[in-house]
Amino acid sequence: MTPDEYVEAVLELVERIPPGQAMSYGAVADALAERSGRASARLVGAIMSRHGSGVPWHRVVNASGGMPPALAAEARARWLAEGTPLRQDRVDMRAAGWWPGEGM
DNA sequence: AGGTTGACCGTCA
DNA sequence: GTGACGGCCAACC
Repeated sequence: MTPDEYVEAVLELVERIPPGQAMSYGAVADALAERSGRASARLVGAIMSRHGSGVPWHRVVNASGGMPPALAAEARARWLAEGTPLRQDRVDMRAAGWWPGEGM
């Protein structure tokens, strides 16, 4: 799998996350590891930073259920808009956590 | 070629 | 709950 294909795979997966649910960067990396052979949360973060503008990036959060300060306000507004389970301005991953294969 | 940086994560204190 | 550390891997000096 080439780097470009990996980017595509990440964006595809993010687009499949249902509204009101979320995955962590690590979960995305983990889910793709099966067919990409590599897993790096940091790499997924870098990809989202560079190519994430066209996908529902607010459905990908860090392991704590939050986002860096620069994006926290925008992300919170979107979570509220689609009814994502929150807990103190962080996504409640216990309730909102999603994995490819569910809901299909 | 080597050093830093970053939308990250698990572990240990 | 917080903070330090090491591992991670591509992008960018």
